[in-house]
Amino acid sequence: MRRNLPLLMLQAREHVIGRFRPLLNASGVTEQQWRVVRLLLETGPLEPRHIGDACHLSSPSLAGVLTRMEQTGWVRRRRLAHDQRRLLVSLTAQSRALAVRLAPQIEAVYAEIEERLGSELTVRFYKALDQVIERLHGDHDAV
Amino acid sequence: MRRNLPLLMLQAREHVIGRFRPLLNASGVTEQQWRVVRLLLETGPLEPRHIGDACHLSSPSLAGVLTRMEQTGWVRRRRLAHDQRRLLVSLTAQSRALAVRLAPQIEAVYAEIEERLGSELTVRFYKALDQVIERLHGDHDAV
DNA sequence: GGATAGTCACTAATATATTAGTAATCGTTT
DNA sequence: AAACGATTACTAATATATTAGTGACTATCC
Repeated sequence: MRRNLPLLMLQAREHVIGRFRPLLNASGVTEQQWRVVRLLLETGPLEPRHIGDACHLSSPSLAGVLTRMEQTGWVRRRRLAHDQRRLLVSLTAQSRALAVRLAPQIEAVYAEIEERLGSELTVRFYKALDQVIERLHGDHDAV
Repeated sequence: MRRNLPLLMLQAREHVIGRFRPLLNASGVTEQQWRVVRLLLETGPLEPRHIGDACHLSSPSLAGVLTRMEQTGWVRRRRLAHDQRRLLVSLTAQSRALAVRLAPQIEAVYAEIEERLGSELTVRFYKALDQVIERLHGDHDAV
């Protein structure tokens, strides 16, 4: 029987995210919430479906994530004037402050990971991931 | 800002698992349940904590997974005679039949994935995953 | 200009994930 | 033998994931 590739990828990912988790927990953000904050930091306000695409959050998951983030004060939601179906999600001063505070710690974890992997493996791993995504990105699912 | 490595790994994994999901759904097993079935097929009956380690399922998650699998008839649980704390989980005739039925379809998906990736990238990707796991596997988390 | 197909964010229901905590049991020490 | 610490599987509470389906709204077609 073959090796279990999805499991192998899950394990590898857990080793990586496991090093970030303590930082995020300490600030009261979940992994998914941080993905959203980080995205909006780079792009500015976005609509939910774009956030979902970029952060790989399904529409139902995102609905809950955004509701909780709004309650906590990380984001604001407002309707678009010209299309009442749509929303625009933007960061708050509070979440920007969070990002500023977390940035150096996140950076330190990346540095530690890369040090452990070594630059050769680091480059090779990113490249392999990109290629896997690219080559599996046909006809099947539209992720 | 750096590329989001955990997100990148999540996306890559989704492209892979996305090709298996339809098969599993059609048989009424979830991804996690299939991980358990597949493990027990190879090893024979195991105790929950060993299943959790191998399948990367936390104890609370596994408790629910096993309960549902027992209700559906995929597994059996029985207490160990010499240690009443412990359990032994084993497959049923039903889940073995499921595995026999799914095996060729799973194999076909692996073949398709490898064809898309090409043998060079396939080998390189598995190797990189193994190395990442190995090199991040210190002092931090005990996965 | 009204029927219609499509889009968008959402709810509902169930399965897992995560964190914290617990009852039962076991092994060992005293 | 009673006390102690460690282990095992579990429950509780909350956050997401997955699948299906829905109401509000738009754009387009006729």
